[in-house]
Amino acid sequence: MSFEGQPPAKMRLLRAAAELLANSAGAPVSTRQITQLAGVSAPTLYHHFGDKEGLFDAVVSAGFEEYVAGERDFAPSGQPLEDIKRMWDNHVQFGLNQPELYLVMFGNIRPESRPAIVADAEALMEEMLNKAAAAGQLSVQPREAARSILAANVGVTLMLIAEAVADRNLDLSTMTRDAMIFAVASDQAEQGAGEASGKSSVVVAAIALNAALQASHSDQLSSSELKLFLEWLHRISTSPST
Amino acid sequence: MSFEGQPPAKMRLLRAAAELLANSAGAPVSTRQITQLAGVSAPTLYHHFGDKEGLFDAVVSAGFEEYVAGERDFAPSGQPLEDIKRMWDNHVQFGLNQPELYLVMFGNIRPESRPAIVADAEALMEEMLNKAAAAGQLSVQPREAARSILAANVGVTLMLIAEAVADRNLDLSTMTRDAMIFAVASDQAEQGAGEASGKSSVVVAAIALNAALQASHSDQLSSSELKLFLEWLHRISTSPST
DNA sequence: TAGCACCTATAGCAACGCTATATGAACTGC
DNA sequence: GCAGTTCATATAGCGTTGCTATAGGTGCTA
Repeated sequence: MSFEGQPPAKMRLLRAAAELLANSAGAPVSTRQITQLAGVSAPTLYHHFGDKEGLFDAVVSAGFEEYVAGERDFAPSGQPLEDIKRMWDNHVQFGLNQPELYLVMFGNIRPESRPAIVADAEALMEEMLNKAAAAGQLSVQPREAARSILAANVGVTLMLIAEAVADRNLDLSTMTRDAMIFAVASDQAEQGAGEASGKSSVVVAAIALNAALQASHSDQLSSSELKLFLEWLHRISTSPST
Repeated sequence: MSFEGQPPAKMRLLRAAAELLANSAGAPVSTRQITQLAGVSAPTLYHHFGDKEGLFDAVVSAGFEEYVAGERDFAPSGQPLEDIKRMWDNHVQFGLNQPELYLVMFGNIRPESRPAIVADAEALMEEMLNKAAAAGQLSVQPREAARSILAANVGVTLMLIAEAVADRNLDLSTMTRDAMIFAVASDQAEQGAGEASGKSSVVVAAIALNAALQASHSDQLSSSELKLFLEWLHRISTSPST
């Protein structure tokens, strides 16, 4: 989070606010904490930022610039849909790296407060999707696709933030990401890659049987048999897709 | 939001908090406002709820029960994937009807505060997806599908809440919804014959898996394991129909 | 009637966001 | 070189916030 080029007190306030916010674990951060850490007095804050929300807006704004920079950073790969995947992953990583900032940016958005950030993020995504559309790889309007993908991206990131760090499973992100991209991609886009070709019918059937068994309490197998059976079933249904 | 059955002061506090929260437009709601509207004094609030957050938790909890009730309300249509669509739409509608409550529930979730709500919502979705899986309509694990769909559902709802009421476009929801459902649905999804044929879904699924295994030479199980597995599968699939 | 839980109220504390007012420093015009 | 203006910061304090120490009422059971 770079605040260079600001007058010293203003910059220190931004830094202090960002640091306290990042370490607050959700607890509210007071102006007194901020001004004390910044080594200035209360009115200085209000002179520079108007009010507390103005200061937080500035922090968010700096955070968003960092986010945008991250999104633009990698060179386009020539495969727009691959770039979208990286954009998605970058978004998730940003949220997980700075959860408090992310929650302020995307978790608390109200119509009257700051949809500007959302619009900017959408524009960023749309820009990338335009390239895909130009390459004939899109089956829906780039704008609609961008809104849809971003919404799912935000949802996934929030869910991951809500989870304890230990059991965060990025498969959720990967799966949702690929589902969304596949949905907006035109049919001829992915062939050859083989990646999106769907799972084998064995897996499908195993998943179905597993669900059916859970729901039915069949008594055809003893409990010990059932235990082993389910274990094998799980092994089959989580086999790497062929 | 029904608070019946509560002691009068407690109930009035819940009602007052819910009402003020709903009309607050994002502005913080003070305990003094709440207690005044409820016609009680400050300590009463703390006697019943511990602190302000406890009161809000109770409001959220009541709101969540309403949400769950809404999700369970409609009769299953026999087409699980259609039910999932209605579940999605119901989720979005709940969020748009009570945006402040929704933001507290899903916009501010931190690992240490309340992932319980998320887990419950996931369980609800998973329950419905199990039916789809039992009907052979799912190509991924119900749990993963539920997490993924719910994440996208939350993201879409938050984005719609963030938009001014005038330009809310529910196409975003419809499009994302169908993309997610399509992504988790298996290819042969629409046949629906399994349920109609009179056999239990366990048997149908076992038969399907048996057939698929015969055809595929999966190597997830050793040959001896596979032998026993197939025997059990046979026992299940020839069980007297329920 | 005594005792006991439960529920509620009076009064007030520390911390909060914010501001009226004032002081020093830096630049501007003449 | 110096008055005037503007910018940046500080002292002190206002009203409101979440919350509580303490105590008074109310309806039970014995």
